[in-house]
Amino acid sequence: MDDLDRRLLDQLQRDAGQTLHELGELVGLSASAVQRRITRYRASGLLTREIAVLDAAKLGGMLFVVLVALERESHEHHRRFAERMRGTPEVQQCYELAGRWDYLVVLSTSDMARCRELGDELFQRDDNVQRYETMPVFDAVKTGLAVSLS
Amino acid sequence: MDDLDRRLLDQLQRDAGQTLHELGELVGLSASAVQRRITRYRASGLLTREIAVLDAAKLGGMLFVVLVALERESHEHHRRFAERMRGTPEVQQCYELAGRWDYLVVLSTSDMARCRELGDELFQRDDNVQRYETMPVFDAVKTGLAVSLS
DNA sequence: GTCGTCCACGCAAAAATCTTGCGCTTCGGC
DNA sequence: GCCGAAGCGCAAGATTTTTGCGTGGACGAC
Repeated sequence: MDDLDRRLLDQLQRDAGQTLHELGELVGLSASAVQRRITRYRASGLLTREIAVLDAAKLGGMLFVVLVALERESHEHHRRFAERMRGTPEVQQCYELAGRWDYLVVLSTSDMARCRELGDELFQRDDNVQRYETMPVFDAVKTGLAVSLS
Repeated sequence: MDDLDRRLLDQLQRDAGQTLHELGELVGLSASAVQRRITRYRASGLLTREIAVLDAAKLGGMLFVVLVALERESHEHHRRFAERMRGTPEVQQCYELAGRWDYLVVLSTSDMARCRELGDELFQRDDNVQRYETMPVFDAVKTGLAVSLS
């Protein structure tokens, strides 16, 4: 993991749609060298996948942020909760937290009503959820999954 | 925006690395038809960009969730705050919220110390930030930017 | 009904990109 | 100094993307 890797990965996090040649010019490598590095990232699991980013606003959808505190915190309870989050398509993101709350969940739904339904289904009905707080998102100021490569 | 579009976009949100032919098989179109639709998504701004997703854990980085409440809520104050978030590379995501908190910020840093520095720089020093609460992320249960296409 | 237009499709050729074999250089261990 | 491993660029070969073209269905005007 040298400086070339960092620059390349940083570039890929920003825009993975460029050609190998373009990427090569940006970091100072030939297309084939770039390609071999990317293959290595993929093989090592460092580069998980490539995804298309859609404009949520243009689709008329809404986002909600939900903070969740569990009642009991056993390993099994956590596993079950996580599994449910992973299995629900409207759950865009879910993080297990340290601190006052146990989970942060980001929901992407078509409207408010669907959010309420989901809240009911995922949190209200689960008697291991002690309390949860739902906040609608006014505006997605910045989105992305880019990790700091310092 | 028909059913084919929804299935195609859904697929692209999950994995944009497939060939047009593969995508075509999944939704029942030829490669060229798939391509023409994707070109349309791009032109209309619906498809913003394609990005590589890296495994944060494999890079040894940490994630933090920060909830922020502002002191004064004028348009200008919001604009300034948002601009600062957009301009900070370690700010992975930032959402303006309705409810008890004004912003949710996701930070990606190399370590705890850097998070503290950032918190200081971005929130502590800003006298329009009334209060903020930082929570380290134990585990990224689910990540992505996939929007519900109902 | 039927004509004409529009739009999206599939097919296939052309263009572009990705992949891989090869020879070269660099670097570290012995 | 010599050897092997690792990474590079170049260029040929394989694959994918892009585009031109002809076809067929939907729809409105007549």
